[in-house]
Amino acid sequence: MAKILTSKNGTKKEVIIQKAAQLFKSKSYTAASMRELAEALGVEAPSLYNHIGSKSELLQTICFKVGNRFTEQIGIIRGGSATVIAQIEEIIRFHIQMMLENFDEVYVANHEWKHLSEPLLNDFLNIRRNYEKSLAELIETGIEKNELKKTNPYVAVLTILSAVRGIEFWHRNKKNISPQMLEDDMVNHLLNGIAQ
Amino acid sequence: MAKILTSKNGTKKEVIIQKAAQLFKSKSYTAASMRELAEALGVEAPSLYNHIGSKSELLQTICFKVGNRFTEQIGIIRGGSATVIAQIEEIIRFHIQMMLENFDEVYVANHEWKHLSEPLLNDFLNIRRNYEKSLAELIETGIEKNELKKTNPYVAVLTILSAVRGIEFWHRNKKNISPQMLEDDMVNHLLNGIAQ
DNA sequence: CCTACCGATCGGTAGG
DNA sequence: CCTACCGATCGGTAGG
Repeated sequence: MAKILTSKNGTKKEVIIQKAAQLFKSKSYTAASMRELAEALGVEAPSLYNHIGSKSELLQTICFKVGNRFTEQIGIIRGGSATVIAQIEEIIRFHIQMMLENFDEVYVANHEWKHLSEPLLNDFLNIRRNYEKSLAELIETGIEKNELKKTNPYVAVLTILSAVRGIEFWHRNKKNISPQMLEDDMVNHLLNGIAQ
Repeated sequence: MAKILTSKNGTKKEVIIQKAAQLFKSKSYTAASMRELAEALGVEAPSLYNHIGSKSELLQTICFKVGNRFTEQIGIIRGGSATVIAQIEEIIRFHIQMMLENFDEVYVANHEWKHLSEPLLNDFLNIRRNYEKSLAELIETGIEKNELKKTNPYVAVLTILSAVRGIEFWHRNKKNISPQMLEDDMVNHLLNGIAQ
């Protein structure tokens, strides 16, 4: 009877994935049921399986889409000729923008990846490890070039990635902070600190 | 038949809570079953209910124990007479130590609180909001006293709390980073930045 | 796209 | 502390 709306939202499968990301984010992957997802889309649960293979396939699609997008972007940035500091700033800004523009999917990739099943779980962790390694190399280069203070690259990676990930706690319009100000303040904090 | 071991681990209830934190951390609250918890403790599932009221009670106990501990500590630190910078440093170090010493419970409080049911969910969020507010006030004081750069206090709180929370991704012995070095590097990064 | 339905698993209780 | 068991809900399939 009811049909999944697709107007300017891509294929039906894409619409399902988008709604799934929203649901997995607000209820967590395990607690979200396929019946709830179906209801949110206006159909009965079994109808979903005409478009998707399984619940876990939805999670996989979301996690790898996000992981691959970040990997692609750090390659583009590091392939450029900007200074190390400028590249780090670009990376931080990209993280913040991704978090603001693809909130549901980034949130799910950050929080629900542990419910991936092998061998995909291992693949996902490898994507993440390689990303962190690439960022650590960039920081090492910055230290060698004397653009950055001498510090442990892995702790710096941890600090930066954790900070930008925290944007998920930021609520729009709260305290009158614009996205631009959030970006500028956080970049400045991570690069220059807050001590006077 | 089997009995829950309590030797130097506190009461049986405390042993159950500790194992629950471990299980909720590795499998998530929803995916972890009471049967698994019972098995990890060497008893049958119904036996658990002689010591605890329900699964959700376990989550509540963990979340509020952690939340109250942090609230207590920031009160102690802010009640002292150290400079603002020294107090912020103390707070950062306390977060890192809590994450290292009470990993399972801190992790669960950070990740699984959303499965609390009302009105406890609201109580927990209030505890967290008040904590963030207290830290923001401290930062505002630091700016007024010219100890800190002029920056948005809420963004600074977000950056600091997110960074320390990220310690959960840090694996012991990895890359030969000692806890002391981790603490020092992260405090230095957040206070002074990494740019040369 | 639906109705009807399956086997598995869940949190928790009764009763001893 | 156990065995036995309950009603509810889950992901997914059959068949049209």
